[in-house]
Amino acid sequence: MQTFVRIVEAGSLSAAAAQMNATQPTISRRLQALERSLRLTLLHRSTHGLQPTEAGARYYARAKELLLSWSEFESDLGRAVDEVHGTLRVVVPHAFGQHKLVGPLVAFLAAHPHVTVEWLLHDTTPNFIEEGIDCAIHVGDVDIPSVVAIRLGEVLRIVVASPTLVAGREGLDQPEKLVDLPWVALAPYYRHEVRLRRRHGEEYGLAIQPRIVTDSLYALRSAVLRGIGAAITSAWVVRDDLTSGALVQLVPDWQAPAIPVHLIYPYARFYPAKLRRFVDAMRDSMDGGQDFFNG
Amino acid sequence: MQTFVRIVEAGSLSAAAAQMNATQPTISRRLQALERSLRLTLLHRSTHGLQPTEAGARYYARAKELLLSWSEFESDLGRAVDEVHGTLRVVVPHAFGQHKLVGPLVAFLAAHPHVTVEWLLHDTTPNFIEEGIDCAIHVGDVDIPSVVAIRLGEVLRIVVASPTLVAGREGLDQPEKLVDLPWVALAPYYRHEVRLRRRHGEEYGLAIQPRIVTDSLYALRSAVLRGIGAAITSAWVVRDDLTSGALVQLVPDWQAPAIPVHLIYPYARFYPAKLRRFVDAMRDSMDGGQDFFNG
DNA sequence: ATCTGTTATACGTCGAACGCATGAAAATCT
DNA sequence: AGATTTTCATGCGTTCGACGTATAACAGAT
Repeated sequence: MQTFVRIVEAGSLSAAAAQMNATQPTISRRLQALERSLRLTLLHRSTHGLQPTEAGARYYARAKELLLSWSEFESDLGRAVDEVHGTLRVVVPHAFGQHKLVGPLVAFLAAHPHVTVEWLLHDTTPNFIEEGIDCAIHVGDVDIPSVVAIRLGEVLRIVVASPTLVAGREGLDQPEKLVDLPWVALAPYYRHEVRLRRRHGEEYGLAIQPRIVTDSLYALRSAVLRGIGAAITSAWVVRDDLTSGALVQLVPDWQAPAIPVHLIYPYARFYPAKLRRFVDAMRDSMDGGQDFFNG
Repeated sequence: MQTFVRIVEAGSLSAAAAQMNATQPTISRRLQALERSLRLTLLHRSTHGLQPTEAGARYYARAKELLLSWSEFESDLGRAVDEVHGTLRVVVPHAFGQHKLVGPLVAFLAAHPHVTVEWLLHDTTPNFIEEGIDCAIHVGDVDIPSVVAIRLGEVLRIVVASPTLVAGREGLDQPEKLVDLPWVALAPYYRHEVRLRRRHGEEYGLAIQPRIVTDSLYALRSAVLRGIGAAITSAWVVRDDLTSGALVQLVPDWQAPAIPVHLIYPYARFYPAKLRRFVDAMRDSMDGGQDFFNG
């Protein structure tokens, strides 16, 4: 079973053999034995390259997950229940992972000296099993099934621009006037349309033609600081810029819809202690979330 | 690992050896090898009887679950995704399992000729893993964690009594008058107090001294038919009795709080096809649930 | 005290799995 | 198109691990 997983990942019997310190015939025979015991073929083998059967693909996915979680479990077994150790692989968005979440991470590491964290900055939701990811921070609504999502809080989003850009313009506390401005857009969240909401209720939609579309909050901030255009951005990113006067907030009565932040991890019947603790630590650090993400 | 599970279940190495067509020394060595590979002891062994370590107990629970789900998975593997087969172990409450749910069960069996269903009538929530249960019907609120609960519907509950019991009594459309009646109680749901709710809103609580407390809806019905007392019962149980006149409904404007019915099964990352189909079939059969459970 | 049940150890045997060597087939390169 | 390289499958001899039998050690029950 381990052998099978290695074969699939290596892409050939020979490669798998090299990785496992075994000879190619051994690998071949193991695969045959497995297929014989299941009474079906898992891999279509041709002289060049392998191709998993539909059953083979299912087997691989499940076996991979099983092996990971089982070795996890075995190494947890001997420890006391409150003794946490091991390596935790966490995927976080670039923007949060660089600043906001470093504090909670450090606190977690201080509380659990035998835990190592792999802090992987990635903006897309990972494939937990294939990449061996324990959990991820997800910004936006969670529509992935078979995933546990724990709401950590939400980020407020406001409209900002540089003072030079708005100099000489009037009425920038009314959203209708925003159309005349050049814009910088943040790719997964908005491109050609902006929706704003007043304190309680009232909504306003606005079509824009962005000068730049980026997927990085920091690139967006840099562009806005240089006066390229206005933008909607998470409030915490530009907090210092607003106090220093490097940026000004437009239509301060209005906000873009807040985006929820979730901690997500795959369903399982057993979770390693380190993951349970990490979830607890994150939830405690945020505690409410409103202050944490926007303070 | 299989060996370990058998040892724990058999209670001794020798017994496990007999069950597995092996000799006792073999079992002993396997256990030692397992403990050596984990670098910890799983079982405290004395000359008479075994006792699992704390780690041993954890190992057993997980291994048991793993073996069950894995063999399940392997036998599913070869089939086409739409080909369902195997044995499904379902726990249902006595009252539902005998009548209401037989219809959907038969429909499910007709649609899936290669599935065998073990239909276990039991009123308490099972231990899914130890008993190898796939899913269960649960009446009442679900407060069990790590369980998927699918709401199938809810059962209406009304107050009934035999005509002889209420003969000569007046005002039995007002809940205050119910105090004077003798009562029959249904053990897990009410014993000494009943709560009633009027069509929209108004609630009324009522202390009773039951003549009989039973945990069987059918025993309750029989007792009520014989005029022992009044009772709160699921509407569908006494539907025919009400039309035939064998029973009469009291305070018809009032109902006891409806009880939700859920289909529950343990969280898992993969479910056998037969379970997915059963869940679908049940949901389809109920479809809304109001008519099904009370029609 | 004996007996009956338990688990651990010693030893000889057997077989499964391994590595080496080889064969067959197909894709790529020349 | 032929040569080459890479792939997976197979046959053979060997080795090492796991098994069964037999036995020891031990504890509780009779």
